[in-house]
Amino acid sequence: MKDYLTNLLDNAIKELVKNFDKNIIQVSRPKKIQHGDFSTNVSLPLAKIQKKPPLVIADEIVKRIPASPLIEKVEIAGAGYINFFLSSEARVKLINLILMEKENFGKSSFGKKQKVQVEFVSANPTGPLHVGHGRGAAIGDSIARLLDATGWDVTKEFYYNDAGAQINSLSLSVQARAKKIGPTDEEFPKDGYQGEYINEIADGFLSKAEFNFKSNMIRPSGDIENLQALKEFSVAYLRHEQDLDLEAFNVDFNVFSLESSLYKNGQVDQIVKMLIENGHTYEKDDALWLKTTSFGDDKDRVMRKTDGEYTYFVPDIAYHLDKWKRGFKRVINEQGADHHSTINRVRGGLQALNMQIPLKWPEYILHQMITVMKNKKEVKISKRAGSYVTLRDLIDEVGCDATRYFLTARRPDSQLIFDIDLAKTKNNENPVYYIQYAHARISRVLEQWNGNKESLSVTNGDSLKNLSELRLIKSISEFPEVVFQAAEELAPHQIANYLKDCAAEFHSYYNDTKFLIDDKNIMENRLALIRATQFILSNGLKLLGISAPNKM
RNA sequence: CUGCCCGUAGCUCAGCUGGAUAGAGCACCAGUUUUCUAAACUGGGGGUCACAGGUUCGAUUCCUGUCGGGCAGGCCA
Repeated sequence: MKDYLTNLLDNAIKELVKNFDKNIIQVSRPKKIQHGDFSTNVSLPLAKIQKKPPLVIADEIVKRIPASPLIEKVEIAGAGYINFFLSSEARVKLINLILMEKENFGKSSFGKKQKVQVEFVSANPTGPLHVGHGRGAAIGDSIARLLDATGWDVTKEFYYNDAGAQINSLSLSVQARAKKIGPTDEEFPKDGYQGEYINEIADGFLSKAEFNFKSNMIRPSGDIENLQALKEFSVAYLRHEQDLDLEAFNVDFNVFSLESSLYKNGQVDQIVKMLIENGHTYEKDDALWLKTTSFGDDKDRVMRKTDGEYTYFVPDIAYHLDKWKRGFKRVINEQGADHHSTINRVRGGLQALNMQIPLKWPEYILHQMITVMKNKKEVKISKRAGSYVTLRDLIDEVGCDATRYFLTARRPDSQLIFDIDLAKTKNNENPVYYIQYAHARISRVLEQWNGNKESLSVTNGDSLKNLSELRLIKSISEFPEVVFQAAEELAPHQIANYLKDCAAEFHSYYNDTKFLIDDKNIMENRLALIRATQFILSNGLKLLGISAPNKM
């Protein structure tokens, strides 16, 4: 419809102005219903070029717009806005299209089945997932869903830093605990992990507790002097825990990549060799440095430490080269903003490989920190993890749906306050329930009507012309545009906001109009409208990984 | 000190590729149920869009600076 109007305007303006940039025609959705279904301010910029008052230009444009069965009227308003009001025929078509396309309504094929990889969470297997990972999981997963809905071929991927200093520290911490050495004791490893979960791992290892992980039985030996065995068990144990958390959070992945395998299969050595050969490295202070300053970093970075180990970003570069070789021309990395300094290193390293990888590849979405509040006080500690609030704590306390909603409903780059008390309320203070309740209400009405839902369609557009109906129809008609834009901007919070508005329009409608009435024709037209609304709500909730209950 | 993000109603936040009197929810005040779930709806008050300049016919939106908050700047990840 937008394109249709843009073309009408383009043709009209062509008659008035010889050369003009078609891009100045912007058709938008006015905020207020009085301003119609679509609107353009094109006469304002044209006024400048033509040196005529915008109202005069608007008038000339409107005169040249041909009659259309989809447009009821075209109005000039304000300083020179041209507002389009759609006809009831256009509304009938829209509702019936939704009823036909059902769960596919809102999807598109803009992505042309191109491959895109979304990497998110990528937590180190050194502890349970925390709220920050939860935000990453909710945002990353919703971005993947949005890209899928707009026609991309999406691969969701999780990368484990299961090598390096942290993992050694983890195994030493578990070993200490197995020997009954606590964090307060002298012998406890410096900078060791102190959470209660370390004890659980140690207990599991000592008691030889078996568990199934990725269809392998994990069988701990119980030999606490075997640090390698202890390490493997600890990592498997924590990855298993993280999997359970993600499952409870309705998030899954297509591919899990391991840092350790990049060492094993020689990919790390290979890129180090390439970087040296390409002349982007130098030795200093017994360490090997990468000249990241050549690629926009503010200082060079050590890539091989004096102890001979590589720093974390070396396997990171190898990993991203691997992504590139796997054919992902587009990669989106969702991660916490506290890691933003890796961007320059990874991109710089990739440039130094001289592989013609684009400068801005991969793309990054960074989310800011979260403050968890309960009883108006900040919560900082979890029983199990010690120094941070776990994702599991939140899911157990407020549920998956509410947790996902609150973690995606805000722009990633704003710091968010997660109010546990608010997320727990089951009334109008809580937007999750507000949206779900709209969906459930529709289910109940259709249930009580007890007719054949599949047969519903709008047969008489003129029966849907109350203000609340027009507002609701306008809202649901915007859904495909909202999905497209949210996918384009990698901004799932736009879906959350939209759903709240759409649900509000429905609740208003519900309150001032009765559906189950004697007039069969009007009733069925209304039911068709609310069933279409139900598809919009459930399709939108699905994009956020939130359930759409039929009863509450 | 340097870089990145943020600063919009009492609170939590949208809006920001410049454009119609700046929006929502909560909180506050006043109402709505013999009717499909009141987990809802209707109405009202509440804003120098941190501050100061600049660009523009027009700036909450773009640019510069200041102030305030967060995060980075380790041979940690």
